[in-house]
Amino acid sequence: MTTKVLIIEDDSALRSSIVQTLELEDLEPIPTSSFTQARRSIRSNFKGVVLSDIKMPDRDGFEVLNFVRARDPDLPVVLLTGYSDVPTAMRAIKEGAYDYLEKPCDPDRLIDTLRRALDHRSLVLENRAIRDELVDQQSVVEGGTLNEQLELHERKVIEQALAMENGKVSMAAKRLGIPRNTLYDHMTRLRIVAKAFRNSDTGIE
Amino acid sequence: MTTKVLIIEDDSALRSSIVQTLELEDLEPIPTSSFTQARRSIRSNFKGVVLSDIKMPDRDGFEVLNFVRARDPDLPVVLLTGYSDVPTAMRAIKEGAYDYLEKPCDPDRLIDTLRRALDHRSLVLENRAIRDELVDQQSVVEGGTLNEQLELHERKVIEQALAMENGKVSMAAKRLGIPRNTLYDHMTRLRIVAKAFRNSDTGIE
DNA sequence: CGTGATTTTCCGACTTTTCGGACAAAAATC
DNA sequence: GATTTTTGTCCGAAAAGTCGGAAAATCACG
Repeated sequence: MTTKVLIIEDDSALRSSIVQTLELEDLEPIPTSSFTQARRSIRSNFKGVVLSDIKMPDRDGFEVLNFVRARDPDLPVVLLTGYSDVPTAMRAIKEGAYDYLEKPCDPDRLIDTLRRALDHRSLVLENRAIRDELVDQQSVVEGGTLNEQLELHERKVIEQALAMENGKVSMAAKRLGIPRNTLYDHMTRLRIVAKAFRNSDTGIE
Repeated sequence: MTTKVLIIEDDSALRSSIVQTLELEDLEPIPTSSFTQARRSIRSNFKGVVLSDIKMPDRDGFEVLNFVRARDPDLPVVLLTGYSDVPTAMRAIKEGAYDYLEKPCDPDRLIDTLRRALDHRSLVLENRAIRDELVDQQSVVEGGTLNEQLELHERKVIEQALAMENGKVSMAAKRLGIPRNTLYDHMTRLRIVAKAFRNSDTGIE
């Protein structure tokens, strides 16, 4: 689970109060006092979310929002708005903020909201990871002659069978559903030696 | 994107008000007036989220919550609580509710919250789908005769080559480094028809 | 509708693979 | 240390796969 929360808040009292609240909930606050300071932490693979004040001396909260969305559109940004400044809050959501909180904010509400944002972030990152793994596997199918590819796969299958049977050729042959001799033929062709697969307890290393 | 919202609300006035709000935002409300009525819609592959009142004549909102979590722990439930009934709301979150809303609720806030819940649901379902696909592919590497496995792989390689060449057998043969006739032999053996790979711009359909 | 290009099928000689049987060598069992 | 089992290699006939050539079917286009 991702638990980092990049805090951008110029009011140091409020900032440390937030830090304390998060730490009590086993989250990892990363406190900063300005956008400039926070910038370098904002990457597309950041394992957390952003919590930013909406009005700050140097930059506007919306700039933060745009910057983050440019780096990673699926990196949640939670904005802190002034009390009952609903119009601004609505605009924030429309521009892609994940959620907003009214300034003198209830700690429970803060935690809930951040938890949801972090949860969302976890899912997105997990999703990407699985996707990558998927394309890795699919790419097994490219380049080389048909025979080269088949030979490669054949080698893998045979070696796996041998490994599973601790290098016993006759057993592997049975597992592969072919006569012993045929498997020897294949192994000779592919220059596979059974000895290389013996003497391993698990059969898989 | 999943857009269904299963509404459980006994107050018919509020219910139709919610329905209207959701329809304006292109969501798909499924209005019900009781848990009993809603039950059958709650499945582990439900493509949406649940929005339930927390206090109802026949059953408690927490029962809804438990029932949903039993069917699918990743199916978000948003609860409607009475005005400023924070303790109950906190308990709801602790017991696994996705979020809560105070009863006379701002339509914008309602939509925001449901959007987040739906987003969460989409990610979870997508995640599951990708996971399934992944295990499918992995299982190619085990079980079955050597020849069955090789044939499976051969089929994949040939089909991919055909797909890349838009079903042109002679081109695919060149790509695979074998004579046309040989490829035809393989295709006949594997019952692959080239026509199936034509007339698609991407090569993948 | 004809003409040329392309796809598909069929043939047949040639090569490779399969697989049972045999056997010596190595390992395991008693 | 004798016996049984397993391993690795070789042989050879039957089966399967390869691939050039060619004819038939289909498509593409003016």
